[in-house]
Amino acid sequence: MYRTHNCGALRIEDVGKEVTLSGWLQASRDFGGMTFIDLRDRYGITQLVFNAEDNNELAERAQKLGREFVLKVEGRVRERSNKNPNRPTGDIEIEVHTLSILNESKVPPFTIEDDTDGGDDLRMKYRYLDIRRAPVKESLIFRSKLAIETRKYLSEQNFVEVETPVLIKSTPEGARDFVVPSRMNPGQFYALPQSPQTFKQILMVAGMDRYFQIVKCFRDEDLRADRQPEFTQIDCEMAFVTQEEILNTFEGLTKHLFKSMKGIELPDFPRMDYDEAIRLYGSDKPDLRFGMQFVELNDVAKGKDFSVFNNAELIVGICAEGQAETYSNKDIKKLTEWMQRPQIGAKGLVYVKVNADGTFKSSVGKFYDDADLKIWADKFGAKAGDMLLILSGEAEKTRKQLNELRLEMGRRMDLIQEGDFKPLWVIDFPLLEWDEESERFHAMHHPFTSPKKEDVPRMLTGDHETMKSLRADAYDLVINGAEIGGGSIRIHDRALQSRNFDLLGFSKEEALAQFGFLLGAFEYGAPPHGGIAFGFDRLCAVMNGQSSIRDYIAFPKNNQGRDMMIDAPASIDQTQLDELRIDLQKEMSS
RNA sequence: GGUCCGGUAGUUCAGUUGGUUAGAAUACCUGCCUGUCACGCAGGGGGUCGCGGGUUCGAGUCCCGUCCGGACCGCCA
Repeated sequence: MYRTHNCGALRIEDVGKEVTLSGWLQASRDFGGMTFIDLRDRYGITQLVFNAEDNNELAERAQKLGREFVLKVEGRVRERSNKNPNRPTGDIEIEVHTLSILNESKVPPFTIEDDTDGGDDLRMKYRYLDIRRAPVKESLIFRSKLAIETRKYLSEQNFVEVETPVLIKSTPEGARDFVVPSRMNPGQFYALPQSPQTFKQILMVAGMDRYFQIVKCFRDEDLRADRQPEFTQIDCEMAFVTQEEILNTFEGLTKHLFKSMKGIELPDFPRMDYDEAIRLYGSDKPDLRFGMQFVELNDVAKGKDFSVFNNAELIVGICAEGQAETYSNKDIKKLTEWMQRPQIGAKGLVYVKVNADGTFKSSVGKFYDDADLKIWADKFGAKAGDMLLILSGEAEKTRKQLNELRLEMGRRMDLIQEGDFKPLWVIDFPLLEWDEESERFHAMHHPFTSPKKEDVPRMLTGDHETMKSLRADAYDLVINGAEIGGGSIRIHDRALQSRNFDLLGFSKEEALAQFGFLLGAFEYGAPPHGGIAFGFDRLCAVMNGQSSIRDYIAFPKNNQGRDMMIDAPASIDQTQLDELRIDLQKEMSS
């Protein structure tokens, strides 16, 4: 037997027991005649003691053990003379009488501690050592429990988990597909699903009524700290529901997860329509952990000699409370340069400081007197000591830039409290989005999203501005500025779906070739339906206040889409290529 | 496709204006040490300064190219 207890189990009540423990050597402290060893497993750390006075041969063997050796010890639990209050097992130690080395270990390339000295790429290459560290281990355990709670809640709500295929068909809409060549069908390719979208809709037609799946999805796009090429969704769909019922159901799920995992009772989620989110925060995923809403100044800032503002489509700013004193001219210059970096691309930044005596100091003081600036300040509700930061230009771009500035100021001013969660439903998304590159509209959510009922008649008019103004029954769940979930009411009417494909520039033939199976299904009694998908990895990270999802994924890929541990992707044999009838381009095959 | 930052000991990093034998911490090895838990003390080993080229009397340092890593923009229905 390898163990009677784990390394986190023993307490003062166990004193006197004969136990067997197995684990890894975390650290050893050698005092010549006496050696302490910390033995670690998944559950904790227990101190072992070897005393030369009791057993000289054993103590000498203990001195020679290295970090991460795998040990099995038998011994007696005894109370410590010096207790360690920082550890659950700190009151006891094991007086070892039998020691076996189950396996030796090379010296690990980084320290196996909460605060490791290892860099990211090393940790990924030696992920099996990284996962021995408590923070990563705990993250994976969190993920496991979150999945269990999700299944528990949705099962109780009568949802059925159905697995959908991973080898499916490529479609031009949306993200780039990962493709898999078919050996039995030479020249043809499967695609890995970006989401089980069409399958879950088919399941609704099939009468499954309430479906969910915790499922891997794949997108062949460039990566970020919160974006992996393969990621996990809680994918859900319901039939015979309104948007209201879907929002309530999944608000319920989210509340349950926060309650069961974090002990946090979230209040009812506020809702904001897309237009308002853009107008007040310049983002469709506003972080509501702090205020600093946008205030527009078009009506009060135009008409003087400042041509930049006069020519601007939009003049909009935020109020940084109490920052007038904090920011010197040099600081503002630096902030302006930060805004002018190509990533953000602002042309400039106008500031207005509200002085203690009610006067103003501003970069545009030449053009506006104190009476003008007072009007601006009042629009913001600014007090003495506050600083307004104002951008102008083309509306969409300017809002986006100000969003970046707002988030940056929120961080700098320390407005974000750890452990604060601010969920929000953003609703009434536009149906369509203009794509400059392909010079056509594409679906903002996906091509199966239902337009709002009142907008259906306008779908026929075809005019550019009308198309832009169409709204969909589409919604996102945003928590702390991160998009956690998104979904929509789907089109279940074959004719409306065809019209939507028309709008998106699909020919009848293309639509049939791509989605004929779905259109076909819609002809056999498709019920009204809708759903949502949650980014599971991102939910894990956000619930723990992390911005990177990598620690919640056991074996993540790096920025280049590589798995550093197994070194994938990799070349394949000529034999395999031949079987698949694939010729590589010259520069590739070396 | 683009922008920015980085690559120096096993690891995390410092390295000034281009100038003697490239340092620190930690890890590792050896010795001492019987109550540590970041043990302590003494000693020791350890470097293709990512790679290639260039400038120079002289390059870790400057220039060009390239590879790798990270963050971001585009992209991600």
